[in-house]
Amino acid sequence: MSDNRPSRAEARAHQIATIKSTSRRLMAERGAPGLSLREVAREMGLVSSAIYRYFPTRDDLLTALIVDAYNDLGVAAERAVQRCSKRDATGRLHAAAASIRKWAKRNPSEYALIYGSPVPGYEAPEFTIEPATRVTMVLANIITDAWRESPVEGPAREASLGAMLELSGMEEVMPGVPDVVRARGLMVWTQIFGFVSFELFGHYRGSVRNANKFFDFVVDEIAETVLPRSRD
Amino acid sequence: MSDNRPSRAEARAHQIATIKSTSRRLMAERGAPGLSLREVAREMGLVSSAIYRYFPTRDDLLTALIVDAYNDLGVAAERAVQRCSKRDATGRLHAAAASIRKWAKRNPSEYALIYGSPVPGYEAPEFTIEPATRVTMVLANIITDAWRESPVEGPAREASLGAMLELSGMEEVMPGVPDVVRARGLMVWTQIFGFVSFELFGHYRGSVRNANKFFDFVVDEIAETVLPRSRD
DNA sequence: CCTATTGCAAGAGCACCGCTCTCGTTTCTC
DNA sequence: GAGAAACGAGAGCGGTGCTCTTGCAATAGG
Repeated sequence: MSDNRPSRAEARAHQIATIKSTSRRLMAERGAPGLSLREVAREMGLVSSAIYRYFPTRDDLLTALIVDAYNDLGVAAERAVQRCSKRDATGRLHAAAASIRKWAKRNPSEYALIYGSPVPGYEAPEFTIEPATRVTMVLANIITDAWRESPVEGPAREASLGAMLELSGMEEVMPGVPDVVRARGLMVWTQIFGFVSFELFGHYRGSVRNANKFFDFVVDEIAETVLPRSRD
Repeated sequence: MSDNRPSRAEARAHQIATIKSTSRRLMAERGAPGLSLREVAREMGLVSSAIYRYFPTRDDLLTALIVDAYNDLGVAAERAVQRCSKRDATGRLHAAAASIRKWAKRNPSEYALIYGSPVPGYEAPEFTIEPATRVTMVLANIITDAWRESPVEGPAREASLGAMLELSGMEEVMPGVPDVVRARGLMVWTQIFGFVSFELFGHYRGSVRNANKFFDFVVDEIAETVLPRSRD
């Protein structure tokens, strides 16, 4: 009964988790480029070479943190939207946008890690793509659902602009949504993350005094461009 | 007449210029976080400690590169706009946006330096603010000029939304422009740089096939939100 | 013109970094 | 129980930012 010593596999999982959480903490202080494997080891009471048993290189550790960050942001957005009535598309968009912004402000170093300047020479592995699309899917689904609900006339149903834009992969992602709206959906996505990046990276300093109100305004404006007009 | 030996001041200016250009070259290869003073010195045939005669710290060198980058981007945008007829506001906006995007693609590492993740702990000195506002001013002036030219009815001249948004410093910057348009001006600014960042940092991979056409579409869309409707 | 001051490059050195390798020890697997 | 695999410790390599000292060259003042 006294065999509560963790097995090798358990110990390994625990070490990996500790390394990642310690890295997140240190990254919050000195930023991603300042993250040091030696410091992580020191913090854990380990010798530096021991870390390499779990992450063969610094980039591998960063990749793991990137995947975690994408997933973390993804679930935050998913949960925020799920708390909203499926009929209130504008409300869902506001909830999603607000959750993204909130997550970014709560985890600035991780946001910078995934949406800031990529490290030159660092090529994101294949398996980081799927977690990365998670937030994007949340936004895309809000728009798609809104158009499925009321497939009436929407804003500007001009010709086949989408084909001209040569968007790819969007056909399956946003079925039943006009091409223009699909393109505007990309703009919504860009606007939200552009806003968050500008706010977090300090580019609004001097021009935006109340970021909360401005953010609400922005989401209102972009919502009108991608959601079908409510019948009045 | 044989005194073409450079004076001390000349030599110093030349060394500073060489250090900066060498740094830019190396930064293009390994990125800003990978920029190494020792490597710069090595490349110049200098011993590493000599660099500190010109830049007392690595951050000071980075600051100099940041200021140069802001100014470089600023003049690029200014020149692009000047080549356009002042009456064609949409054309001017397209020119400005295109020049920003072009500069970013030509100088990706410098773009990442000023619009990517800021280094935690690094506080941008006061004198970097003015060069930073240069591009922004170009965009703001396009909108302001357009409204000065035809101060007729524009899009959505609702109440004093601007006061609610608590934008600051915008009163002097965009005189005669409705508050809503001022706020949308910030959105235009955000959208352009959000687009360029997303494109440069690889977030559009998988969803945008022809970025050129999509960019034109985006600029068309945002132009409509901030420029007074042309009389028809 | 000669001297005192200043600017400069060189070199050694400090503490840090990512990463590799070896060496005992512990744990798992057959 | 024996062999294999995983693990932590430690030394070591070449790199980093940065400091300090030393000797020389260019400038400035008398």
